[in-house]
Amino acid sequence: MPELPEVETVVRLIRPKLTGRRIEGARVEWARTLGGMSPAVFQRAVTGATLGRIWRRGKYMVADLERRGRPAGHLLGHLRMSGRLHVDPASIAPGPHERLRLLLDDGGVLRFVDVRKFGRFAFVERIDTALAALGPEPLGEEFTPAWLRAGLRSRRRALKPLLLDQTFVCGLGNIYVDEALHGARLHPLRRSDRITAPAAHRLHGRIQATLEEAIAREGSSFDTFYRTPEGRPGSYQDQFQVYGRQGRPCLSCGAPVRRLVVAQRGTHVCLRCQRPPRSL
DNA sequence: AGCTACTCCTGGTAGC
DNA sequence: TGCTACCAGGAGTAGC
Repeated sequence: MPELPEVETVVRLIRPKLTGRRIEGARVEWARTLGGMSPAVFQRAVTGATLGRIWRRGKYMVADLERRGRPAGHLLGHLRMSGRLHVDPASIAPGPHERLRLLLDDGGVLRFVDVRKFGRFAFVERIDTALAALGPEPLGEEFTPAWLRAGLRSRRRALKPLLLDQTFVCGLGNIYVDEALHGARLHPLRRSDRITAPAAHRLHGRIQATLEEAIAREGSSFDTFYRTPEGRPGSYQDQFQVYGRQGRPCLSCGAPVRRLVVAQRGTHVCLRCQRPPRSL
């Protein structure tokens, strides 16, 4: 599932192909991709606009639009489960799961391909409003060990659902939460306000290191969904310590990795490295 | 405040 | 082989 490292990879790779391009037209194959806006309104909003800065916030991709050099709204994309973005020549025929495409002035086409149709690719007037609820970037300046410790203490939630909550900290999903918690030797059901200062510090370090290494490896591809815009799989799946490794030995201690369900999500832990809370 | 359940979707797979 | 039933899961929402 695309999380921060996968989205960052996509943004970095499509940025040079999109920046400065003019949108000549839009074709919407699955209207719900637009998140409620009618295809006609969307087409009017984007056609003729020029793509400015291409950036990421959490798991969202943003393209600033301009008309005559002035701000003209934003494209806001989210890959959710199975979304893919790539830019290729218009001569290539659309594949079976193409939900939306933008025709560019250099003969290229930006394609949004999404098997499960959960992804979104919308036009928004105001990006600050659209992203207002998101917590800090886990690789940003605000996300310090002290911030994380204070944030954990101010809530009384199990660690995993809290870290998945995009209003707490944005960009983490099921894979990287499991990996970071294992790296920090913290059980996903530990209560956030009972985490010691050293453990919070450890968790902060593991969140950042996991995300940075995953970005360096262009994300994780363990099923048919995530690929880079060039069609390459990422390689961070080769570094997984627990995710998807249920029944196999923990790479730190050799105890079998277990699969639980926490917050309705498949959750992977080593119960020797990650001691369950006493309340369980 | 924070939990669970439900919705949106489809391809893959388990079970028969 | 071919059928059905079920599952994964990010985010939004409703209800408790």
